[in-house]
Amino acid sequence: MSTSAQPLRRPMGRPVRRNEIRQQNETLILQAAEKVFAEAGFGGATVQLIADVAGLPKANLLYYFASKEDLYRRVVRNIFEFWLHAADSLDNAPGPVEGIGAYIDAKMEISRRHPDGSKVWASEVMHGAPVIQDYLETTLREWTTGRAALIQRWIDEGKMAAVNPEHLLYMLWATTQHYADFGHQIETLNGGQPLSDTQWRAAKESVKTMILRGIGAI
Amino acid sequence: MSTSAQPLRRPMGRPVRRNEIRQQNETLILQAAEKVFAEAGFGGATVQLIADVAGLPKANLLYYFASKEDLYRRVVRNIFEFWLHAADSLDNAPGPVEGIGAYIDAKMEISRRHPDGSKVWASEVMHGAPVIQDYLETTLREWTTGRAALIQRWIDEGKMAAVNPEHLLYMLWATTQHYADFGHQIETLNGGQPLSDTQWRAAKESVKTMILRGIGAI
DNA sequence: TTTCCGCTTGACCATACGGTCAGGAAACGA
DNA sequence: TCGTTTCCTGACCGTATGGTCAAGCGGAAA
Repeated sequence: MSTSAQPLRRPMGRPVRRNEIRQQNETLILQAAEKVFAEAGFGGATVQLIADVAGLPKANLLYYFASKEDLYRRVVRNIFEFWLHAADSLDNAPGPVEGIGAYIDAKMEISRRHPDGSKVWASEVMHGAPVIQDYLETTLREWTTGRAALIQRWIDEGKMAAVNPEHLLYMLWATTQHYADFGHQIETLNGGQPLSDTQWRAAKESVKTMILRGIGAI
Repeated sequence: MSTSAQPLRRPMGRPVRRNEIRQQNETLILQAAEKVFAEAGFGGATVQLIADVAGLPKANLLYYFASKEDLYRRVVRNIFEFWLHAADSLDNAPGPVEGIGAYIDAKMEISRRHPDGSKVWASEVMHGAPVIQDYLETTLREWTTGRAALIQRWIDEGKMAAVNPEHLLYMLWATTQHYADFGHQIETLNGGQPLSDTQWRAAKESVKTMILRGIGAI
């Protein structure tokens, strides 16, 4: 486990007003948990380590969250909501070039800024979605159906080639998330260095160009 | 953990010749381990469960493999070798349509037939490649450099558009492995049913068409 | 000042886990 | 047949983990 034990430490001047304490500690713990779950997986993570990263005693953490599983559940659901919101880029776009282009930009930015969340999500799904299954069957299914219909509309309007909308969505998810989930591999192949600003721009452009051309939109 | 405790059971008529016993039990254990590690991650997997799946007492498993970590190491390295071999499809191809087309076919077939291996690999890399780092830095780096050069050659020969070879490789890996690593999500979105033969064919064709068109090869 | 109630925490507990070991069974070579 | 090597396994052990608890702390409301 490479996570430094340096506590994240409470944001500067600590407001001690009762209401804020709960709010503040919960987000502190959730951040620490996301990091540790991403690095070690659910099974490999320990409550003690999460507490260390959050800079709190373990018993205090378990005062806010009833159990490790409860905490994990909260982390996963937060990520899910976050992603769903970030996906609005697809809507309200006149066509695939703008819509899918913006979606790729947004997803790549998330992979860059929140790789931990992406990893936790990937881990959850890979292990059969034990805690998020209901969301997959309801919210995600609706979301997917809606966007597939949108893509189909674009196809019918002659704005892009007749590709299978579902498989296009899978390709979008796969390609963009790869930069987070397999970031370590990419970093290693990049000479051990994280992608630079320039390289991230190039990555975004590569992905956008290949996919937009791949669906006959440019 | 959904893994049934039904032992994989020794392949029919047990040849009890000494030489074969070791060989046979080792592969039996490795298969069970791949399955359990894929479903639970390294941290979530237990030696006891692997032993149950293999249909052997825990102590017997630890007779063949010195430790859980040792067993995991063997599993990961096996997968790595397997994949590297399967990637020869790219070579000896006259151009991107044949080479990359065959590579996508091969990778999709692996995702379909060996999803567990893919998941273990993804998990390993996501957690920072603790046991396979040296291979990433040597074998994988060389492999990648070589194939990037091959792709560059095709570009220079005007057989495809001038895309960034590395990012093309990432897209190939991401898209094909997605069907294994996120198979559960895809299955859920498919009405809870695994992809049928027909659907797998459609998936392959979708991926091939989008990517080959995306790189200007068709 | 007193009371209340949410916050904090060190000490503690039961369990599950990875790993060991000693002794027996089974195959092999002579 | 006998000795040797490999295979097999129940019982056991130390440790780490998730979780509990009871006692204290400190704003805030009366």
